[in-house]
Order: sequence, then structure tokens, then C-alpha cells
Amino acid sequence: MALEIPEVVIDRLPVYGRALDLLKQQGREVVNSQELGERLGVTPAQIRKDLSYFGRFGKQGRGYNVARLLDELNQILGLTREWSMVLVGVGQLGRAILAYDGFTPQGFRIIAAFDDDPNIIGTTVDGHLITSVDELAATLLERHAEIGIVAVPGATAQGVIDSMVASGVKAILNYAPIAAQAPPHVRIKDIDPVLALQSMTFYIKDQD
Amino acid sequence: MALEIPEVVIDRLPVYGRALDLLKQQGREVVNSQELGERLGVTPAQIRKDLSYFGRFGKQGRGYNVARLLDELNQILGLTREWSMVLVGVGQLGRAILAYDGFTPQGFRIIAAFDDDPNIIGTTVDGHLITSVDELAATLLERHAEIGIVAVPGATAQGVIDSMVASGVKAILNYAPIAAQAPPHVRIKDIDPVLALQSMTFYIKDQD
DNA sequence: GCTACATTGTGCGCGCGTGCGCAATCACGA
DNA sequence: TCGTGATTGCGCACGCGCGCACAATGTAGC
Repeated sequence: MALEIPEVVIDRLPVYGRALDLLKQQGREVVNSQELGERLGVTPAQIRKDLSYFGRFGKQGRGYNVARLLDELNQILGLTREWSMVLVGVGQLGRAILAYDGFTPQGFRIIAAFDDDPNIIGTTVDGHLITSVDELAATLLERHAEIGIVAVPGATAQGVIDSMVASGVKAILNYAPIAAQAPPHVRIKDIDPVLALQSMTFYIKDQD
Repeated sequence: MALEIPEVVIDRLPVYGRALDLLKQQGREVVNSQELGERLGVTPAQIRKDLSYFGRFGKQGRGYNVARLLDELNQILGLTREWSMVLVGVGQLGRAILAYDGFTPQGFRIIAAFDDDPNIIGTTVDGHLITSVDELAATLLERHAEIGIVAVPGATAQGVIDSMVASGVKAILNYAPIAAQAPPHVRIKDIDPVLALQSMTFYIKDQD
């Protein structure tokens, strides 16, 4: 049945999950695809189709049980466990990532942070002792981490990614402004505000 | 001819532009679609098709003049001018955004920064005097800005977005973890590392 | 100037994602 | 227990984006 699920579908599931989380906090027990769709700017059919890839979670005539559907989505996405991450690059951006309080509640924990600046190595940032990037591989041998975060300048980013891949990291969140290369079995997502800005200007450049 | 250009195409153009920029810095004068595609993980046909929406920029048998194509792309995307931005939210994330040196070289300048914390208002961060968010509208009346950056917690983000829209901002870069709503004439792009992580775990949760 | 070669620009078909529309199904009230 | 109303799950068709494959076209060498 669910042998080939489009990546766009997977990308939308966390969005549904976040909305359900909010509804749950508000004490809502049931929600239908129409209301969920309105909140997220998605058609109700889209939501129902997406969910149907994984099973039948709703009840006709009522809708979806909020807590139940949220649990199902977390199960599907693998969010019922903790995920360990390593951060490379403790500049201004890296510090903001270390300080960000949105990862932990969702089960993502930074277990080690690395840099190549001797002035930073050995210091403690937000409770994390900064280690030399040369020890990345050694550290990952004893303390396993599935996810790597790249917050270094573009020039050194690909090298960092290669090291992570070699050390068995399975997914990478890349903040560096490069077209990162990785083997097929390693997932990569880019966070790139400049690209986002540069495509928006196309649409607004001729307004008023 | 170019009456309806897919948004995915527009999203790829800045990626091409960045690669061309790099090639130009390396002194390359000509590049063909095959090499460009290999560097970016895109098929050569994709690149040629995308570019054909806007004109004929290549020469058969040779390829594309790097500097020429880069200029054309910048023209198409509206990157030949400066863009003014306002930032709302000067917490850890906002500070990292203010400190980020990747915006200015691409023509994006933050002209004002706002927060609602009395302890922060009046201070100077990276050369920017932090103003009360209550003065957002008034400030935008005298100093025009086309783009808004939202770096506040999710709970207050939609309100900030509404204010920006009311003040004539035409594009918004949203770092808050919400499904932001805005009228159709205002472009929005979300920067959301947690969503990126939560979709990647789907693919890596059953590995090894 | 002519030939051989390389690379673009694009018509076309394939495949996939989206949303419509309806039958199936469940809750609830009488 | 039965009927009514609401909402899901999903078959199907439409439309769009992607990439193939080839003709068009420019380059370079002789």
C-alpha cells in the first residue's frame, strides 16, 4: 500500500502535527479536515489524502480525535523518541542555535558543539563545552548522534558535511549558503534566508 | 510568452545565481548547463528549460557567459537594486540576524529593528538602535521598507505580521514557528528548522 | 569558406501531485 | 431501532512540471 510516499506529503505532516499540538493545548478533542485546512492554508482534501497514505485515523461524521491523530503522526515521523544532534560552528548563528528553546520540547537535543577557532574551543556556551572540530569523528564514536547541524561559513561547509557523513550522521541541517553534496542515504535540508529573499523580490519588484 | 512562470522555477534562479557568482569569482568566463547542473544537483535540461522562460542567454556549442547570465538573473529577480528590511524581535535569534553578514553583499539591508522588551528598547545592537514595536507603523511611514523579518515567539508573530502588512510591507521572512496568514499580495517565506528536522526523521528512523 | 563538433532551446510525452465528487460509514436523536 | 446529517476515505481525471530527444545554431579548426 504505502510503498512510495511523495516527499511533499512527508514535509506537510509536521505542519499538521504542530496545528494539532496547538489544538490539544487548547483542550480541543476533535477537529475535522475543513477547520484544520483553514488554519493551515491547505485544502481539506489535501489533508485527508495525505493521511490516507498511512491509515484511517478519522471517524465519518465527526472528524479526527486530536490527541490520537497527533500520536499517529509522531509515530509515523519517528518523533516518539529523542534525537541527538551535533553542532559545528559556534559563531553568532551557532550561538543562536544553541540558545534556541524550540528544539528540546520536540525531542531534538544538541549533545556536542564544535568549532575551529582556538579562542572559542574550551569555552562554555549555554552549558555546552565547545570542542575542536578535529575531534568530531572521535566524539561521534563514543557518543552517537543521528543529526548534524552545519553553521559554518560556506567555504568550509562541504568539508564539515563530508566529516559528518563519514562519522555516520544520517541527516544534516545545513545553514551554510552552499549547494551541499551528500550521498543518497544521508538526508539534507537547507536553511537559507538569502535564497528565500532573492526569490520573493521577483514578485514584489514591480508592485505599486 | 512568459505569462505564467512556475514558482519552483523562480525558487531555483537564486541557486543558479549563487553558483554563477562563485564561478565568476574563480575567473571562469563560460559554463555549460551540464557542469552547472552537476554542481547543483540539477539536470542540465532543467536549467535550460528554466532559463528559456526568460530568453535565450546561451550560445550553442559554447555554453553561457558567466558574467552575462549572472547579470540577466539579477535583472529578472530584481536584485540590481537595494532592498530595505525591518526586523521585529531582537532576542538571540534577532541578534544573530542583525549580525549576519550575508544579507548586505546581496543588497539586503536592515534599516530598523524593533522589540517589545523595555530592557532592550533604546539599546544599540550591531549599530542598530532598538525601537519599540509600537512605533513600527510610524517608522515605516517615514522610512520605507519593502521586506519584514519576523523573529518573535510564535504567540505574538501573527500580530507582528498583521502590523507589517498594514504598513505596506510587501514580503515577509518569517522565523516564527506558525502557519502565518497574509493577504495574497504579500509574499511570505517561512524559515523553520524544526519542521525540517521533523520531516527528515521520517527517512532515517528505520536505518541500520 | 567549409566541415565537424559541441551545446543550446524547445516540442512533446510521461508521471506525479492535487482536488473533485461520491459512496461508505459513523454519531446522534427520536 | 431506525433515520438523518455530517464527514471521512478514495477512485478518478485534470493539470503541471520534469526530462528526453532532436533540430537549430554557433564555434573552432583546417
